[in-house]
Amino acid sequence: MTPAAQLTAVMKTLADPTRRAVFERIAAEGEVAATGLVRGSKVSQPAISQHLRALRDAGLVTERREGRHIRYRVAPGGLAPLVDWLGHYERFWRERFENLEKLLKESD
Amino acid sequence: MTPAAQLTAVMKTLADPTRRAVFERIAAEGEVAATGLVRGSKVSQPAISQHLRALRDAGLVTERREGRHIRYRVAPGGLAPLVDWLGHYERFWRERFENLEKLLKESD
DNA sequence: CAATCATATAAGTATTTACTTATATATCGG
DNA sequence: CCGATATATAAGTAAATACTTATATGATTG
Repeated sequence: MTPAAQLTAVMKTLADPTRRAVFERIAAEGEVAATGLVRGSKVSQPAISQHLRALRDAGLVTERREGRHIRYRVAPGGLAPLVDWLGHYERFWRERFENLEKLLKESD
Repeated sequence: MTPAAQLTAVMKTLADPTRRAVFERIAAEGEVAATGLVRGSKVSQPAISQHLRALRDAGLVTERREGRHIRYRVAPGGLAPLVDWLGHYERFWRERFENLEKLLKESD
């Protein structure tokens, strides 16, 4: 897959609010099984399963079977296409990013 | 519009390769009229016009009428929702970002 | 004003998408 | 092996999307 196609996949995958919420919960919890994600979600188990597949296909999460459960984690380089792309447009957000950096540091 | 909805709009808008290419050309050229974008594009003039509207609605570009032409620029804060969101997942790409930073500095 | 150039809108369409319910597969405990 | 639990797949569907052609609007020039 070409880098542009990778970026498209990542963006398309995260553009859906339901699926992005799944990603955010995985990130927040570190590692979580599909069951955990189904609970506290508005959509059905198959819907979650489909979203997880999409996230995996986009390289955004990894899975690890543990008994009956499959535990999901954020994939290390998954956001890289997005970060790299934004890097090219640094001049449009550099200032904002520096403010953000400061904020993050202050909240430590 | 809620911040999450803004982010969704930005992601959805940039997820389409054709539309993202339009954004990238505007960014590259600094300021460019719709005509210029139609030339060198695979799609029709109405398609470009629709993409420009989407980009404007997402807050990603601004327009400025100049005679018959409408010139487009990248909007200053347009990428902010994306940058801010990525900020929350800093730990997943911080290392990569530092490499990128170094690369960008070296290419100066 | 008439002709022309730049852009937008209308209307239609094929494709994609995000969901649903129903069912299949896989793993475990007794 | 059986029943229960965890996840995936199948099939169908309503809505969204990215395009097209045709036409309208807006601005400039002769």
